[in-house]
Amino acid sequence: MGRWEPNARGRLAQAAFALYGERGFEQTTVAEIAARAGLTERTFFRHFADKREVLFAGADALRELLVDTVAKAPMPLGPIDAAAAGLEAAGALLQESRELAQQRQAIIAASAELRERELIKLASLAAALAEALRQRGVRDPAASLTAEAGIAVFKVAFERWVQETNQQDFPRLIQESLDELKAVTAGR
Amino acid sequence: MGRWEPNARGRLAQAAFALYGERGFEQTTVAEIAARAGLTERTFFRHFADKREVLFAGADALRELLVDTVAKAPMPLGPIDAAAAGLEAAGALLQESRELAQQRQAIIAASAELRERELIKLASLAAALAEALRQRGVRDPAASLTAEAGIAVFKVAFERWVQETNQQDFPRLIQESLDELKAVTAGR
DNA sequence: ACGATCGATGACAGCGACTGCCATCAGCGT
DNA sequence: ACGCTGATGGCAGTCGCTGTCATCGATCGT
Repeated sequence: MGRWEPNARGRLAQAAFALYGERGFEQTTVAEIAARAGLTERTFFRHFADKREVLFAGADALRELLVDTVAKAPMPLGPIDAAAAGLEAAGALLQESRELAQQRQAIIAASAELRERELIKLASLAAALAEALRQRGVRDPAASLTAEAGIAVFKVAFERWVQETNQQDFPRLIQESLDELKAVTAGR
Repeated sequence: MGRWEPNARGRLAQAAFALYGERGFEQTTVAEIAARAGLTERTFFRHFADKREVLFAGADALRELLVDTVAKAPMPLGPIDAAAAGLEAAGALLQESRELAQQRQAIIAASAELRERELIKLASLAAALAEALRQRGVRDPAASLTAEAGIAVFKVAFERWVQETNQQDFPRLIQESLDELKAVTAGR
């Protein structure tokens, strides 16, 4: 048996998630989170860079999945379709824990600070996607543009997926949103 | 003659801009900014919501111009073209002070915190654009999608405009980027 | 088995962003 | 002249976050 209870990071994340949900992000102090996890404020900051980062711990895995899927997409696929494949894979991953994603999104939507953090995570996703496209031989500005547009599609589809009461298929929503974008850019 | 020197807000903004440029955003304290402007820290926060907001004072005017231009665009124009008209107008406004925009962008690029703030301003621009499109009768998700894609085009064009040494026409870059997006979404 | 080392944590001081509250004081209207 | 207003100063306080050092089981080498 260890000197400390195991999984400190997990306990901190769980405590933070619960408190953000109960009182809201701004009304929760890091000291309170740490106390609920049976730890100290200092230890919280050893596990998470800041108070917001707790909610975005899974972002790296999502980015890796996105990049890998784009890299492994069959070469005949054009830029948007390769991007779409990656985004659908990411969507499928999120879909595995829809309940959690909804609660998380409710917390984020209630705080401007958290929305800022979410946007920079999405921008990081866009940058990674653009790089993955460049690896496929797509040149700039097409690569950046496709990546940004892809993330835009993802954002819109995600919003719909989270809001809908009847449980829709997320990858399908991504596909539909992309089709809609294609229609709009084609001038209707 | 007034009790205080005039244009406190302007002096604060100028002092902040100069110090952010010299030492960087994180290495500058609000107390230093206030001191250079001949005021106190407390007064800084009466004029600006926070330390970052100084650099985004003009965002409201940009949004208004965007929305107005979209609203006044001739009705035969489809969603993307109406959006493009608005974005080009916004681009033209920024172009009036290219030097300033470049310095500002250099400061922002050097700070993660400032990049976050910039992204939420762009998101706010996207939301306003989507609303303006809805006012033109465009339905969701087409309105949101067009708005997000439009902002994506704007971001890419802005980046190119700021980086280029040879002074390019910003509205023209927006048009070119939009054409590129159209090509990509059409499957090349 | 024993001592050196390590790694996760606690304890504490300190900085800087931001807020609330009250005081100050020139100008302005009555 | 008098009181009100509005911009500012001053000050205390909270909270996010960091640097530093101490603590003490666990583990490794011998």
